[in-house]
Amino acid sequence: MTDTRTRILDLAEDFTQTKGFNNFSYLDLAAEIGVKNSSIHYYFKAKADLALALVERIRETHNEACKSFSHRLATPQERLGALIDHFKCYIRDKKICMCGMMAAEFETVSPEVRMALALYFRDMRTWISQQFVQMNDPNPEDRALQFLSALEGSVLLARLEADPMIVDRSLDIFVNH
Amino acid sequence: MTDTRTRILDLAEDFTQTKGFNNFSYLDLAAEIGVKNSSIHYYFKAKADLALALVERIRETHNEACKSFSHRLATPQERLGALIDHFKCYIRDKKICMCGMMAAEFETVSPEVRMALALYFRDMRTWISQQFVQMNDPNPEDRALQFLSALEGSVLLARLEADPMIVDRSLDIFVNH
DNA sequence: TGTTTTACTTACCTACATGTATGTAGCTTT
DNA sequence: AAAGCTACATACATGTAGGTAAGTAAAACA
Repeated sequence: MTDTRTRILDLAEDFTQTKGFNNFSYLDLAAEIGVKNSSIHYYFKAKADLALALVERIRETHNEACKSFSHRLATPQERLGALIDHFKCYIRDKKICMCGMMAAEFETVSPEVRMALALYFRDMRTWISQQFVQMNDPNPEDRALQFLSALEGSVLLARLEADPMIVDRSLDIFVNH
Repeated sequence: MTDTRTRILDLAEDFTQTKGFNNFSYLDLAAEIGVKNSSIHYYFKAKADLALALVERIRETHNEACKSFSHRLATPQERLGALIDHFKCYIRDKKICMCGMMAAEFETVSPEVRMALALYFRDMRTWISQQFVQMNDPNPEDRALQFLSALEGSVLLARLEADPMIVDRSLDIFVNH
């Protein structure tokens, strides 16, 4: 069995992606993990600490995933396609991007979490931008912004319609020419 | 002074756009409007009723706004530009699209609200699609989906960076050629 | 072996969210 | 003038969120 701290983070990430960070409680976490809610406080003193840990963890895992795409896949089109598929998979579990969810909840989170969220999206834009550079796009930065906006918006719409294809249809233009 | 029911809806819409529908209470509404929370219950028995009223109201006002764009503005490019500006204006008030926010909160709202949200976005896609038809786009439906995804995603990112230009940069491709 | 640390539990507290039941002042209708 | 309706207020109920203080069993360390 994985350690409790990791199980808390995994479950909190899941809850955030489905319900939003503000729509689950320490009691919800505790009940599902099988401990008391004070044990959740033991690992993350306040809920704001949990939020920060979540965003910082996903920023790291996301950066590693992107690095892995860059190693494993030959063309920038394939790499962007892998990123699209990663987000598309959220839909069948009724999830959206965790940081997209927190971006919606932006006005309710701490300054530290706001900064961590900004860094997450900047990292993402940088990596996407690099793919467009390799595709000889005349304006890779703006193209990356368009790609990321479409990605975040499409998961919202796709979950609403319970149709993962909406993600593909919203991003096809960027990978097919 | 406008009637209390309208003031409740206006304030609830504002709160939803900034904090999210689940992150304000009847007490918050009552305090700002200057009545007791039981008076909010008088107009909207349960919070789910308020959510439904909000989405149905904005669907109507949005449809009228689009109709007005179609009458006032000559080209589809100008009309889409007006829609973009409408969303861009949210950013300086630290707001996002109300239905985009509720789409993020999708898993926590009632089936009635889910349906109303779906109708809102379908109306929106239909109108946007009509503009692309007039622009002789070979695939106006997919183009509308791309536009809407980019619009919803860009307001999320723009608010996070406190930079309304992100909305423009994410949607320029659709109106400039 | 004694002490400290780790990973929790027990037991509580305060605030607030979401309501319900009942009352009431003023206006309207018959 | 009586009855009813509108638009609220008073008072209360119930649950839960988020958090704290203190205790404890087992493992690690010195």
